Order: sequence, then C-alpha cells, then structure tokens
Amino acid sequence: MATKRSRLSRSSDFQRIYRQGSSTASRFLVLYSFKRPAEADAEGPRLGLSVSKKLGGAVVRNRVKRLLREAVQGCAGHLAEEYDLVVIARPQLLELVARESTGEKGVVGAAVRELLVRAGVLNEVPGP
RNA sequence: GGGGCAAGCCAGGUGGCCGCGACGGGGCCGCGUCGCGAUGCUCCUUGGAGCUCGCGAGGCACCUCGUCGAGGAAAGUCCGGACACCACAGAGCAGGGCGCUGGCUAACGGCCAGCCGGGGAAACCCGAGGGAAAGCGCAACAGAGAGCAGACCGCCAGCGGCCCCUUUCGAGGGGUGCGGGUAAGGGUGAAACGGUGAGGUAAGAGCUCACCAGCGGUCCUGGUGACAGGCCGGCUCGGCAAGCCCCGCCCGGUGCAAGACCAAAUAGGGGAGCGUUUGAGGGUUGCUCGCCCGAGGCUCCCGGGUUUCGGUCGCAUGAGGCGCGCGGCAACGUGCGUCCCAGAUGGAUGGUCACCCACGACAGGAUCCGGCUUACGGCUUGCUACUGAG
RNA sequence: GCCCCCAUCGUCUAGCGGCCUAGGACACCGGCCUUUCAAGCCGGCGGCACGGAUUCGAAUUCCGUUGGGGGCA
Repeated sequence: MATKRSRLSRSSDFQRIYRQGSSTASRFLVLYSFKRPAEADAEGPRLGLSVSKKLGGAVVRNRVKRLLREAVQGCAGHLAEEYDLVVIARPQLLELVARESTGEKGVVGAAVRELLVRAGVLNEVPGP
C-alpha cells in the first residue's frame, strides 16, 4: 500500500469509479468504492485521494493527504482485494485534523474506518 | 530601562525506530522482450512460420544497501530576461510601459550613490520627481470676484443738491445721495494676482527702499550631471498632465498545456459548378503596406473524421553556490580555488521517543533565473532622543 | 502550472472627478385602498470588497491586498 503501484493515477480511473462505483459519505469524508473487473492486471486495493483547495493551502492539503493515506494503510491487511477506492475530504475534516494535531490521535483513522465498514470493503473490524 | 530608526543573520538541533520520492550498487526470476539450442509437436512449396522445453542477456516489478531530498518568501503572478514556436520578425499607424542626475546589470518599473522637495525633536524615512509661454480642457458649493480677474462691507478727498449743529456771517463740522480714486482691512474658499517692515500718500498701491520668495540672463565660480553659491535685471499670478496631450526612451506575438519525438486507433473518399501565373484563396500583430504559401482553393450535394487527459524528452551545470584576493563610497565587476545542491507528474519531507533555557510564526518546488510586493516568528549589532541611579 | 476578466442595496443593474447623504426595477417592512387577497398608491429599510496614493475634492484615476469567474492539453 501507498506505493506507486497501489495508487490511482489516471483520470479515467477516477471517472470510472465515480460513474460505476458506489458511494458512502459522512460529514467528514466521501468514499467511492468499485470492484475491479477480473481482467484488470493490478493486484491489491488501490487508493485515490481528492483534497480540494477549499481545505487550505498546499501545506494543509499535504497534511490531510498524509493522514488519510496513513489511515487507510492502517486497515490494509483487512481490506477486500481488487477494490478501487477514492476518498474525498470535506471541509469539516479540518476539525478532526486540528484535534489530531493537539495530541488526540486516531480520530481521522476512526472516521476512515467507519466509512470502510459501511461500504463493506473491510472484511473484519480490527481493533482501534 | 522601556521607546524609535537602520543594517545583518537564523528559520529549531542531535540521535534511535517506522514511512515517502529520485539516483546509483547488489540480489532474485513473478511478468513480458530478444538471442541461441532441441532428437520435440503442428502446418506446408526447397525452406520457413507457430507452439512447447532448456540456457543466456538486459528491462519492469520485488528485496536489500548507500547518497541526496523545498523557501525567505517556494506565494501573489506585478515587472524584467533566458528558452521554445509562430511560412523570419521589416516599415508606418494604433496600443502599452517608463520618466530628477550619474552609475550597476543580460534586462528591468530593480539596485547603488547623489540632487531637489516633503515629514520627523533626532537617528532616519517617503516621493510615477520631464513639459502648464504648443494647444484643448477642468475647478462643485461658497464668495463682490475663479482664469485677458473683481469691488459687497469698507477707506479717501473733491463737487453739486437736501437735512441737522455751530457761527466772529467769511465759513466750519456731521449725515445722506450721485458720479470718482483705491485695494490696506473684513468676509468666502482648497486656491484671491507676491510676503514682512519702513518710507510715502487725501486714502492707498512695488509707488520707493531693505530682507525673503518667485521669474529671467549668450553672466561668473564649483560639479561628469541633476544642481548649488554669487552677480545683474525688471518689479512679478498660479493649480491639475495617476485629464486629453507634447517631448525623450523602450516594447513583434504567444507562452513549457511553449515545443520535439515515439506508440496505438481512425481518417485522408466520391460527384457537379466556378476559377487559372495579368493569380482565386489563405497565413503573418489590431489596421495599412510589405512579405510568405500558392494549384490547390471556393460553393453545393452524398459519406466519414476531429480520439486515447498515452509515453519519452524539454527538465536542471546555472547571468550557480561557498571561500580568499584585487578594483570601486556602494550597487557591482574580476582572478584563483573548491562544490554539484529536489526533479515529482493524482504530484514525494511525515509520525514517534529522548535530551538540548523545550514547543516555534508565515508557509511546500512544478521550465529556469533577476527583482518587486504581500504574509510572518526570533536573534545580534549600530545610531538617536528621553528617563532613573552612581 | 500558464494566461485573462470582474467586483455598486438581498437580487439585477445606472452612474463625464464636484449636481452623490449614489439613481432605478424586483424583493422586504409599514400605511392607504378592498369584506379579504392580488394589483395600484404613499412612505421606509438597505450598498460603492479592503488598504494606501494622486487631487482642494475619488464609487470614478493609480498601486497593492482579498474574493469570485473564465480560457489553454
């Protein structure tokens, strides 16, 4: 996870997931998930992130992306194979990012895990 | 000591563990490529093609080791360049920018040094700072008068009429009215046709004088120059050009999504009419000229396409950093030595633990460089005025 | 990333440097009219994105911020 191979790169991949995938949302995040066709050669789950400029400048956006990537990777062993995921950060996520900075660890991870469970791509619920 | 002003510097550090990007070395053979071999199998036209197996090479992925890995503003995109393309880039007009002087620079609207003006108690700071006797234009309201000025309240003597007072009966004084002189004072305004003082006068006025301000001079001195100082003259009205404009200088356009190469897929078809080197039509900068392309083009009809956000390069050795010397007040230039210091492409720097006088603020490269502007934490040094103590 | 444009009441917009304490329409509020509502009439509320500069004087001119919008494969 988090290597080049397991990241979504092409815009066409994003478009396919938006059009054909199913979506789940909370007030912090939006999750799109899509089961790849069998003939696709990639292996393992792939992740794409979308953090708009409304969230802040480049420093803030990079931090948000790092936290999200880390949170998804924390569930990596329990994720269903052959799924493509797109996680979109909403502006209210900034509250969780701020709490994370003041020492309240794991709130972003909890938000991500909740969505993954709801979307049904998490095989079993791991401990917090 | 707390203020003010200026200049310079830093951008948390060190170590451990986990994690990310690039490059390089090694390992491995999961995937595809190429080469060789086989007594193998299939097809068939001598000989080749395909499949299977084995060996080797180098590539992608993976594992491992090492090195490097954001900023002073990386930002805003406000200027200036480099670089690339536009059928070469030329001229004129239009348009845009700049504007004290001298220098620096690849260039600049930048920087340095100075001049002048303004602000401040000072240190110091700020200034788009050419031209208003080339022309056009603007100045609301108020005010008498605002662009060849003007006379409301005033001041002044004289003359004639009327009224009042005094009278030595000659006249004198006051008021009012008309025409006249004047612009000192009041009042309006952002701005009122030089200011202050003295003389002068009926009252006044550059009317005269002194100083100051301003203007002018084939004048003198200093300075490369902006300009400064002096002398002389006649006494003398401005403001706005970030209004149009004039003068001088500069600017071709588009921007790395520029542009070059590679791969895959699709298409580049047909008919009729017009027109032909004396040139249809098109391109080039907004226009004109000029230049370039030019048998192909235009009109109509039928049919089809204008796609894949593909990959590689451009893409990091440069007006480069650091140290020392020399020239220069400085910006900067130059010589020698030394170093290689991000190169991503859904886009990399973080997390955690320990210590350090604990946390740090603003904030993340995207073609590169020189500036400007904006955001922002701290440290050091110097200068300036004030206050307190000895 | 590169290159452009815009900003005036809640909305859509006028606005020659002075007549601007910024005009109009719709909306909103109050009143009149009507049995009531609508329409109509009268009145009110409400704005030059922000900070400097030029000017006697700035919504207007200039510079810088901020916030929107658009184009380029």
